[in-house]
Amino acid sequence: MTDNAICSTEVVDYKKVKIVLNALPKDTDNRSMADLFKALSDPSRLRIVQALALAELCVCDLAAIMDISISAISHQLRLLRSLKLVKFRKSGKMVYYSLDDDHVRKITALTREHISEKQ
Amino acid sequence: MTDNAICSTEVVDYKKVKIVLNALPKDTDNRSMADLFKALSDPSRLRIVQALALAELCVCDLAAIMDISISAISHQLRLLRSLKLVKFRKSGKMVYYSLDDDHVRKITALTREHISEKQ
DNA sequence: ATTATAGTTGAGCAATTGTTCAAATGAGAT
DNA sequence: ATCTCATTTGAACAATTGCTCAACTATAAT
Repeated sequence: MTDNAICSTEVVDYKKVKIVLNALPKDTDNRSMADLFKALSDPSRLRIVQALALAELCVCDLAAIMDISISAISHQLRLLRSLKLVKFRKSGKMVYYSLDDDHVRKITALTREHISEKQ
Repeated sequence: MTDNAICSTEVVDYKKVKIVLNALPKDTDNRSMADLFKALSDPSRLRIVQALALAELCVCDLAAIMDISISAISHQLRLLRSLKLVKFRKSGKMVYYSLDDDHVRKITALTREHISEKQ
């Protein structure tokens, strides 16, 4: 079934390639998906997201949970905000952040499951 | 509820922080999760993964689907192999790759859904 | 044995990333 | 108005990334 693929940098199994190309997400969607994954691909950012999935927290609460500077946390929150993954609410000097995307909650939960199953 | 957080770089809402810290994945798991997301965070790699989720493909089939060099694809496959996300089978000169992780199939599907819902 | 082809690998490079530091903003307290 | 504190921002830097190129391996065909 696969062995009719003939490859010489010019000729390929066009039939199969065409089917796959058709089913694949468009380039812009692929990029959006990659952006979501990129947001979760940094340990600090992922930790922030998972913490905010559990509770509404201010920046200094987060600082107590993470071990990076408050400035670094703020930079990461800015990125997460730009992707609409977190929302915030101001109260005096404090800014309280929380998760703004239920899909992300599901995706991280599924991934956590996956990790624990793969020992 | 949240307003009992008192922040002065020393004092925080320890009770809530402790609860969150307890529910959060351990550092090694967090890292593994981030690694998985990182694998999916590059557009080329994500496209490869999604293509292999649809069909078993040789490197040159993939080259026809992607628009990067065969060498670049091979480098990416190597990384995906090291994370055990793809498997391969050799047949003569050809190497056929396919997805080796059903969780990843689910995770990408869920993410694709998410993207299409957020317009 | 020689040649051709599919794929892998390592070096090198530009681009991107995550952090810290220092300075700025903005709100409450004095 | 001044001071303090929570947070944000921009600059700068080291580290990491994804790519191309050239050289290499391995299998098949002649």
